[in-house]
Amino acid sequence: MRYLPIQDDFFKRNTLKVAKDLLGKIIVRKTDKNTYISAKIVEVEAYMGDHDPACHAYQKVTSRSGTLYEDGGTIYVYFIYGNYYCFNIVTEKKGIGSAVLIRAVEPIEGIEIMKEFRQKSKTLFDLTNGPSKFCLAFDIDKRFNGKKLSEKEIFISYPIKKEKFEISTSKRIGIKKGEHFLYRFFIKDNLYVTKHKYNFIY
DNA sequence: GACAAGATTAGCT
DNA sequence: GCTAATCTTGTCT
Repeated sequence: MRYLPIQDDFFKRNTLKVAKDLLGKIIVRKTDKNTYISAKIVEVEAYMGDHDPACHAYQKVTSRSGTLYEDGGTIYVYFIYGNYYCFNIVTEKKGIGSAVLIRAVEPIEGIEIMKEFRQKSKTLFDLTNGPSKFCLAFDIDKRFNGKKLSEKEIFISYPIKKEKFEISTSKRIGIKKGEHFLYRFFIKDNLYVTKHKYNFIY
């Protein structure tokens, strides 16, 4: 498969724009065996730096949130609930602390490899429909925290064939602070987004 | 050092 | 729809 990697400048922009623009793009993972896993991004959430109560960078730099203050195009991976990882792409310029969380993707390439990593999945639809399910399927863990997309171990590509779709908006999922902000974006009617009551808020 | 919270998931009712 | 599992991180002492 052919890829058209996105340059760093794409990520050094307004976080909400980057979040919406990431929908429909392809996320690619190079495996140890030099094969590729890829998927279309169908659901994201924006975390707005030190003004957003839900963001890990809220009002402080800690050992964990340090990565969030790096330049746009940096990878931020953190561990949660004793079991799971979440994958974010840092946005804006250095020192802002914003990022976009990848919540769900639609598998394209390397589906058998993803199934190996995601033992618990039963169908193609629950393979990558959740932030930590995606990390499992793509074999993403803390090793990637602080790395750059430009290193090309994991990177974002423009789709070869551009499709049209509508973007839906809702509250973010699973947070208590800053919950009223409509910072979750997903491709309307896509079958690979997380199933949730918030899908009916527009 | 101790302690509580957490950007989730799977499994059960 | 509800909840246990599980441990890192941040905060306070």
